[in-house]
Amino acid sequence: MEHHFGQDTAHASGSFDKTRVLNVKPLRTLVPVFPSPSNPASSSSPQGGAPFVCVSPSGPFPSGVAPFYPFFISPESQRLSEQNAPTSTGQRVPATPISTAVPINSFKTPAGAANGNVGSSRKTTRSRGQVTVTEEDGYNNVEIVEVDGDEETGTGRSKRKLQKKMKGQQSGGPGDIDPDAVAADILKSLNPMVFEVLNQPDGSRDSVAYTLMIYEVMRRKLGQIEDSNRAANSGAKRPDLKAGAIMMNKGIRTNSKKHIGPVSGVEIGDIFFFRFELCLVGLHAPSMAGIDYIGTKTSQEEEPLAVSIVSSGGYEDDVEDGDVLVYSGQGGVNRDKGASDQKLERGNLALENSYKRGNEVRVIRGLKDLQHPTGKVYVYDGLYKIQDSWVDRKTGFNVFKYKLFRLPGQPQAYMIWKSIQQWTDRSASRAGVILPDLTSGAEKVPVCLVNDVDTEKGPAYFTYLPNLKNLRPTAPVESSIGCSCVGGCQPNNLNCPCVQKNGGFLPYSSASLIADLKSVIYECGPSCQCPSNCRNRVSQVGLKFRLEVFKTKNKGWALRSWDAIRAGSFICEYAGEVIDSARVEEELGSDNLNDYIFDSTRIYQQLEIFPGDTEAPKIPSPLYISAINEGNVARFMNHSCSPNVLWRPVIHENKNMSDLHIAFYAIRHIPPMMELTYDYGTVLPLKAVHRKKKCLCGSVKCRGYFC
DNA sequence: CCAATTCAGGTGTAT
DNA sequence: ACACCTGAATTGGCA
Repeated sequence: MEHHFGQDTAHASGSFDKTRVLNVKPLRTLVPVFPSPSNPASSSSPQGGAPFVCVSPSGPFPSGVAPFYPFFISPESQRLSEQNAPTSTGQRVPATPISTAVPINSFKTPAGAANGNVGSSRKTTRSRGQVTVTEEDGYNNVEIVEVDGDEETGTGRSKRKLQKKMKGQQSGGPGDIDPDAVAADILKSLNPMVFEVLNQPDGSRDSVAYTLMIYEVMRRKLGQIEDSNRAANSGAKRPDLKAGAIMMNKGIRTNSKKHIGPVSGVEIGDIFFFRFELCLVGLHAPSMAGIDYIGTKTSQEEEPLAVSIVSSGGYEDDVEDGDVLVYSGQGGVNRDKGASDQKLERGNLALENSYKRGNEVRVIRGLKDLQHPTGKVYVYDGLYKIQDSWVDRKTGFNVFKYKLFRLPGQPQAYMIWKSIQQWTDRSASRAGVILPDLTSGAEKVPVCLVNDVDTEKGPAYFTYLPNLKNLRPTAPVESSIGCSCVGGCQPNNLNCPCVQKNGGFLPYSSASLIADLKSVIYECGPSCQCPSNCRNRVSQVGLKFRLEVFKTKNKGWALRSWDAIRAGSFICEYAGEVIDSARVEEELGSDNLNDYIFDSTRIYQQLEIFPGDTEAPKIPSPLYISAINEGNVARFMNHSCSPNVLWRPVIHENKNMSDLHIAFYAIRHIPPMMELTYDYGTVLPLKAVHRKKKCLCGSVKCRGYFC
């Protein structure tokens, strides 16, 4: 039985019966039909008509793929809101200390044992607070950190030492690359404006964003070099730590002065993927420890005070409950000697003091990263206060416990993650769902269509097309052959032609993140022998994030993701029909303005922190794509003057064709449910056919319009 | 008083 | 399994 969605769901505007849509059979069993251009139903679909046309499956339901339609619950039953908090609120947390509790003061370390002279009010000023790279005319003399590989110390602990070194002075051998020189090169390529921003005493949204972007670029570049076995001194085993150390030593960080309360430039809901990121933006200084506090030496206080905690879920009975958190103290674990009692000192003492004073504590929640099961996501969940503290003896040793509650009135952060989890496991439903998968199974993951702001029941009609459709005759570009990496291209295989085309490196990390934001990407293609799961085919494997198309209050339909997106992740390509420039003029000039044209020849200001990157990437030939009739999720991405997504040209190895695609990548970490936007660029000179549109991106850097 | 050293504290990735 | 890096506390050197 076929379902013609359009006919089934045609209703008078405003009286759309969602349940009829939702009662339809699982949409993953449907495939889109591609109507011929002469199909009158498609070209003259009425305003209240169906958004999509679907037919029944031509094949069996894919086995092994769990049906994914967690939204088949009547929309009115529940809404995402504060009152949707888990029903288990507080239940696992004893309101009073458990029976084995012992008065906490009896554990306090004797005064004077841990803290020396508390009278000292002097502040140690370190020379690390300033960015030093801008000094000394143009970075020729950059301070480099040398790690002194002192093997004689049995502890294996290396000593740090500062040492001046000329750029490019030393290299281990042919092909070797010095991580420090790479870092210096990255810093050199930065817009000097960045250092001005970073040198401000207080952080800002920009200083945080720049710090994280520089860290990310450095970390990925160092990882790429490490990956290719070309790192001199075989260091940089942990690119995250190496990049972090370089940033710290160069003073490329913000909010380096510890304080209680919000951190300027860091917003509730911001996400991080490495502990060092928390450190560099001033959210949580220790690179490992879970409790950050202001010590007695660095403040006028007589006792240490807590500023932030990271709840990593590492301690077993931290409860995970929206607004309440039970946090375990630190210590009590000895490398050589197993468990022991925790002591009321350092972080534990700081939390105890913050409890007594009623101070705010920043909370960062660590969660499993679903995309990268080995890694973690850290969600800044805002300010909490400590409500209770006690000592737990369940394990036979004293463990300090702190019960914290989230201050009311803060934007949702961790709760969003919990809600998405509930939609996923279907323990809660979603309001305003129109279609659980608007791609009708054309993508590997469903793309939800949702409107929880008004009664519009979907965007204007189009046909879902997952890939680029290029019907133009293609001229052969410079002759090239594909690779023969049968097991997939390896980063250390310099003989691989695909590695060579990318400048000697694979463009993607092992986590499929783009390593370098500044270049054209050469992926493997039809003329390569490597398998489809090759690391160099990232943009060809389709969507991996659970995206959704949603209605905004004032910008029409838009795109966002249920999953957190790491900076550098491939999001989607711009699918549609390749057209020529004459057709572009035609479409723009017609009464039916085509708002869905991608134009690679526009002027793009994509990454302000890299000044060499202000122009459109070098492309073999201009590319125009129209997605007005056929397209994928990319057609729903709105313009922003402060975008979180950018595009790169991606060339698939295909010896007889110029197989050019446009792929979108995350510029920064994007929390779930945040709108995805890219810069549409500008057309110069502006011709009559170009109609200016008022920009609604709301950014402080808004240019005012786009077209 | 300032500099150098020690120590606590897990994390991220590979095997 | 393994290699890590920061910041507070502590110790050492010097006035």
